[in-house]
Amino acid sequence: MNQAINCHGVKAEERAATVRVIASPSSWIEGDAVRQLEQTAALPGMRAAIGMPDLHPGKGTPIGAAFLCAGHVHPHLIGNDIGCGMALWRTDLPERRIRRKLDRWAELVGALDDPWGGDVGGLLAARGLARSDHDAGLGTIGGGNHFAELQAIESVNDEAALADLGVARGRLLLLVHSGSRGLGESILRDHIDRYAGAGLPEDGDAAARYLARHDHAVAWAKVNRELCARRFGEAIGAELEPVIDVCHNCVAAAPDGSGCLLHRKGAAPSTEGPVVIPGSRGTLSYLFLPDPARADAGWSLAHGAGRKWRRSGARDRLRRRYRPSDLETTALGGRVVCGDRDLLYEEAPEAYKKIDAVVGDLVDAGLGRVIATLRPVLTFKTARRR
DNA sequence: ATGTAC
Repeated sequence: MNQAINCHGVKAEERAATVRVIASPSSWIEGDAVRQLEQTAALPGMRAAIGMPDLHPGKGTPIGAAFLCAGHVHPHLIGNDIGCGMALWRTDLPERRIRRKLDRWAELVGALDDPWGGDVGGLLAARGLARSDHDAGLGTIGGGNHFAELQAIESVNDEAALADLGVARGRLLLLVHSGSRGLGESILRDHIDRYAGAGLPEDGDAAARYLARHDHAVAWAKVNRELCARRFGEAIGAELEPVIDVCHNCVAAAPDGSGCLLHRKGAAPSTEGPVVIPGSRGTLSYLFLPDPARADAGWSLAHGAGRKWRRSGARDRLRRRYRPSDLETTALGGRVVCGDRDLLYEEAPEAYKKIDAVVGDLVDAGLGRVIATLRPVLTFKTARRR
């Protein structure tokens, strides 16, 4: 048992499932989120429900958690955005070009609002994927907390680990946060229509059908992030090379061969090498090297800063404090392209917890170390005025 | 989160 792990008052006795929140006592975790974690721990087959330091309330199930489950698949734990994750690309753009090019880049990236004009079927076939009814969304970022962001390396803690990734100081990086768009949504909706959102016995046909569709959506989401990055690069005239792609909303066999299913809902994997843990558009993001052997943490990490305020609360508070134009530049000098006013407020830096505290909790729990920090340069959400 | 529900 790791001493750094604190359970925030969760009573673990007389419960089959372990409930744990990985956060220091000084890190604030919303009570509703912990209650949701406890409720999910009572689901059929549940062995462990582990909250990450970015844990916050979701629609019934909390976001920022890993769930180990024996004999059951729980589609509603994964949610509608099956396969959502983070992709990091390196670009050939020198950091010194920011000053001269930022205005132009901010205009050009609006092209990503339009559907991709390329050969969707051909791209999916080349990636070994079948067609679906939702392929028109391929190459679009979507809404909510999704974004594509140019970043500069701010500080480096581990030069060797950075070099292993092929990443060099002085060149900009591109981080894409997106998922399976309408495809994952349709898979969850179908599950809810048929089974009222209930867990599925793992050996049954329903689970097999869900898992097959889930795996398709996970692969589709990865291709989507790739296409979003390539379109972004094309729009601003950058060459791109892939660095990292990880999924934080998905279910797979637990890596210890126990036969348990590891559900991740807003939890990054610790078993696939370095990950990016993004802050908000107004704070640094962290390139993080996980310890891969932490079963007690559900082989998982925080997937971001985590919301501090609900969307409606963020709108209400921040509309009184800021004009929209105030939010189109950030404290770190970054530019924000978000024509959707509500979204501009909902995703403001103040709506998120402090990323340095979240990453600090991961480090204190011994879950890994920081390779480098990344500074936002240009955050694209949508250029469409709403 | 959603080519978004009412």
